[in-house]
Amino acid sequence: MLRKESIATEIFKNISLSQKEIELIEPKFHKVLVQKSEIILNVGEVVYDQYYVASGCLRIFYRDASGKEHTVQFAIADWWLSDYTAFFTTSKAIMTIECIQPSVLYRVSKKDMNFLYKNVPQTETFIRLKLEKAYAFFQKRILGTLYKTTKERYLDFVLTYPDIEKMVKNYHIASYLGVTTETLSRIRKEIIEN
Amino acid sequence: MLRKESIATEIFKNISLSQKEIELIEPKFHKVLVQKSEIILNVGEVVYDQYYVASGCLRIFYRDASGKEHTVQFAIADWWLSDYTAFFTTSKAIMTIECIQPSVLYRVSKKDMNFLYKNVPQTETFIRLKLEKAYAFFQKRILGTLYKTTKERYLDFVLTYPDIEKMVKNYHIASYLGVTTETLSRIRKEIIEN
DNA sequence: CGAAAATTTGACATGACTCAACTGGAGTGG
DNA sequence: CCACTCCAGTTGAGTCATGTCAAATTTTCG
Repeated sequence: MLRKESIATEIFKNISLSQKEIELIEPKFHKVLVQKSEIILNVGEVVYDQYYVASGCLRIFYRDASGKEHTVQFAIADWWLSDYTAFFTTSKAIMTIECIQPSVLYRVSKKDMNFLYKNVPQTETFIRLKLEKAYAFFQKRILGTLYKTTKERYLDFVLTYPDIEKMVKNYHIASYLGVTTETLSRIRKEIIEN
Repeated sequence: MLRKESIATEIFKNISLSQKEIELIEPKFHKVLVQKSEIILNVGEVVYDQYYVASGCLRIFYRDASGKEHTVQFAIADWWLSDYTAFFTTSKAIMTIECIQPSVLYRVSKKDMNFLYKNVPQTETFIRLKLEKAYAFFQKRILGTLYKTTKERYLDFVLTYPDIEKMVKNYHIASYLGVTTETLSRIRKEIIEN
């Protein structure tokens, strides 16, 4: 068996796994193919699973009382995705996950993650490090909303995530930055003119 | 030795630890007493440590190019605190940690945390769960900035953290919400009048 | 090509910011 | 015990960034 073909080593990059450990991991991850505009999680559904994104692009958004959508996060290759607030507590989703580009995902349940944490301890360390990165990422984003102008935050986004920018609509970016499409349009115009 | 007096069992609440494990944990945590307005982390210092707050109140803030302070987080009893972006990568702090009320902290280094993760695996699970909570917390906060009015976010803050609200100045809250003290003052007036 | 979706533009409203002045309370020293 | 100072908080006036609503334009895609 070629190691290259193992989804376990693709997902848990840079950690060393024995053949036996790989065989524990493999059956827990289920390949899922999703098409553009497909919804893989609806508000109100109990969240048992999270997804590893092998390729494509998705977003998770919240729909407020007035019907406006607010994109909380995008996910591209090698990112993990779920309504984590609900996933961590196995409760009902308050957000929707929508597929933006044809994607290949690997679904894994919380139950199986806990099995892996217990039986392949490196996976828990791996996920802890992922969570640490997410922490730093979120803090940076919050800090950005506190002191940066919308123009700066837009440029940050475009420079930091050029791959995402190519795959999503401007109104997705606007809803991620927390501004209207009109405002984003004017900011883009301003940038082009200068 | 009374278990009640063990800082290990206070910090790692609800996880079962053998006497031997407690003895591994204890010496890694160093008690620190800090006074009001004392700075325990300055911008530019390499961040080797994080702190467990036993009592008191602190805040971590970022000072932008124009000199304005932006409070990223408060910390009260049973919270953990550091410039995590720098702590996770053992790099230089970009934020300042200031003591707001006389506090009792327990300092622990990243090196010692890694020792504990390895030798007392329950601690890694404990921290992973803390990180999951932090993830959910940050996501909720980001979502709030996307669709809630300042008034709503202020009320959320006061209702969610009454203990913090009692201990901090209004200008701290304003800098946490990302508005000026004047705006917060007007919002408070509006709330009182209605 | 033609319809639907996405983006841009214009006019006006609104919420928050800036700057400046003022109020009220806590602490200090004569 | 009062006068003084300092600090936090409030209030007012003017400005600016962003929102809203409506319409025009451009792009996408069957």
